[in-house]
Amino acid sequence: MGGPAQAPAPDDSGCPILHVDMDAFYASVEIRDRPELAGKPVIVGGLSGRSVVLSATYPARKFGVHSAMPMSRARRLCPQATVIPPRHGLYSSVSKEVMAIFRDVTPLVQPLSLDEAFLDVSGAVRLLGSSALIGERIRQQVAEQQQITCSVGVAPNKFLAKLASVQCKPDGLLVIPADRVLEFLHPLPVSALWGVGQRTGATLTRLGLRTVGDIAATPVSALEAELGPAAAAHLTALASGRDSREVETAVREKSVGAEETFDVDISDPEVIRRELLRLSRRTARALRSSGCAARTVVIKLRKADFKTITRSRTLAEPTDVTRQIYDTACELYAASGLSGRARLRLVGVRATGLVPAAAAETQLALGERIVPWRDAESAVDRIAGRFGTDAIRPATLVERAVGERPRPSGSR
DNA sequence: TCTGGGGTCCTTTCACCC
DNA sequence: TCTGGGGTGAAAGGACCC
Repeated sequence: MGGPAQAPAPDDSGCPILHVDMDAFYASVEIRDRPELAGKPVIVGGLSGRSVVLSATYPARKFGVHSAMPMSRARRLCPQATVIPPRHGLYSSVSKEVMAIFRDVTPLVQPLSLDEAFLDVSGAVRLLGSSALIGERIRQQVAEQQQITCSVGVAPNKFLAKLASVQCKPDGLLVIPADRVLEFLHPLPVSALWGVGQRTGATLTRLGLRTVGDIAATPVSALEAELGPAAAAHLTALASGRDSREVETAVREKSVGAEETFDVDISDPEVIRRELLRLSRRTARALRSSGCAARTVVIKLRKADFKTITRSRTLAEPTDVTRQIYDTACELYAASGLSGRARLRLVGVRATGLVPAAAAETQLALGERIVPWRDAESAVDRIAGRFGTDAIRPATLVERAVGERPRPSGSR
């Protein structure tokens, strides 16, 4: 006890799971450095014509601004907002410190992104008090140590904990007692359920299902016909408050990649290939830094009309080498039928089918030619680590001097 | 209004093998 | 020899999440 005076504490005895979510994370971190902006509309997002809102303070949200909204629209809705370009490195380091606060409470922490995590505090309550007290303690420490606020949901499982944190935002804490789950859950709109976005929401509306309670009262078979067996089972479980997923501390990544939207649509294959090289480098570097190699290379091409196609190829051996990823990406691009004809607004490179790099190396034991490439790229990683990622790069990625001829196309 | 970039997961289709 | 079916893995697309 001893906390601020409030209504009788809800029963959190069957609620071992916490969901902690930073409030307007990127924007809050920026305001730490510019306190004069506190309480004002602030938007974090890129400045180029095609960027979107990454984070907006609550005063900005009052004007209808929200994340993922095109910047052009956000600025129209709220012209007085201060727009700040993102500093991802900074958010990442603040995130690490916040996660460290969580791990002081329990080792069972599952980060979902830079700004949110699930915690299983069932082992900590004996030492630190009830789940809700632990949640308040975390909120207090984050505020003191990082000067930003967060919201905490306390519930019997992950799904409900997340719903709770959404409901009490910003700067709040909400317990969903185990014996009042349905009372809380059933009046909510179907869009509150994980996995219900625009498309599924429209399907459910068509079926006359508006609230979570409506879904709970619908036979699974009826949902299956419209949504498929997996989604039907998933929604039925959530709608009755069931979620058996555990808090996992070591989630293995399944793919890594990089993509980029051009400022203006591009059809020149030379420029596209140069972009593919840049993205292949980033992808390969990410693979090496996570100690993984990939079996499959995927490229993504988004046309001017926003239609997106992907093309993929599975390699004979897993790789973490830029050269191999780039060569494969170029071959896929050439075979896509879009090379040289379509105007593209985005290209992407992704590596999937990840295996530990150590396992991949043993398969290359027979003197494969790519080994020198790996050694060379590892050396480049070390230089980039010391002097920055632009300290060393392929000649094709150095801005061309006036009069210099483009690299001949099709040559490798 | 005009849509980023990082991902995960599911479904469908097809080839291939038995 | 032809046909069918199940299982599996790859490829492609799409919905969704933060």
